Amino acid sequence: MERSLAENGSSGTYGSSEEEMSITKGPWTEEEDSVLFDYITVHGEGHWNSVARYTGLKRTGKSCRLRWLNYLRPNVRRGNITLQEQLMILDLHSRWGNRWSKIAEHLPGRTDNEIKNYWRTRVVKQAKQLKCDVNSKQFRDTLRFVWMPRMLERIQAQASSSAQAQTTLVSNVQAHSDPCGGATATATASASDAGFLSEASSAVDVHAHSLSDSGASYSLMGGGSWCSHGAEEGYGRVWEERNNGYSEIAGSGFGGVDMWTEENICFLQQQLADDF
DNA sequence: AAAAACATCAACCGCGCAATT
DNA sequence: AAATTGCGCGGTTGATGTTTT
Repeated sequence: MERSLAENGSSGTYGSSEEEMSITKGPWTEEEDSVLFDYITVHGEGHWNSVARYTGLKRTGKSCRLRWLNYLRPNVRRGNITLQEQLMILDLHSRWGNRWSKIAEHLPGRTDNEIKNYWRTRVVKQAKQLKCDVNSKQFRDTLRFVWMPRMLERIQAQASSSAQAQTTLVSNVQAHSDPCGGATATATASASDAGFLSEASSAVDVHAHSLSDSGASYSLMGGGSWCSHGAEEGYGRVWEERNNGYSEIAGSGFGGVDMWTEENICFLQQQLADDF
């Protein structure tokens, strides 16, 4: 509580003098959302620093931009990160590191902020719990050769149970045994880099066009269903409705599967122990 | 039932690069 | 050529909700 409030920090761009130098911070209200939404509907994106001037909003350009990108923008998706998405985040992060916006480009509707949050609240947290450095080779290898294949299994299981059982396609990246049992085949590098995700694609409908670092574009299953409606004439309220829709859909099947269960973590732990 | 500890996520900040003046 | 402004990124914080004690 020590800092914050007032504070201009950034340059005094707006206003010559102090006509209204009070800048609103914190959560956005529905009214503000509505004003911003209308402004962008008319003027388009960009020119963020003009928003306050035109609309009377007492927000910085930065704040407006962020609100638009992370919340108001049509088709933005929040919450219930699917297994496929989780897998993708892990995969892309393994090659690009903390390049959140770049990673986000490959996850339709997801924002860099959300991906970053996911990484910090799940992956980093997990590493900590295992007393690992997230960036250590040990941890990263384990993610890649143990965790991700395991995720893939889940995805495949999901896919075959939800659709009808088709393709058995148990890929060769299958390091399995009972949770926490011993005996785990260390699943060494049967998947070299681009290997196993593209393999997944056939089974799971994750279309990755050869995941070479250039441009991998995936289309996630289920993705189509949510992005279709809304968009045009919506104010904040419409938004909430839409979101509830998401949660419901996601909750009933595809999304929100939590990989970070005790069982799985236990398994991870085992692997780490082995490797060391 | 209340408090404390923890988890999540929206929003802020500073920095650096690019475009404009 | 230098200064100013705009923008986007990545790291971090804090309010709120949830779980544990």
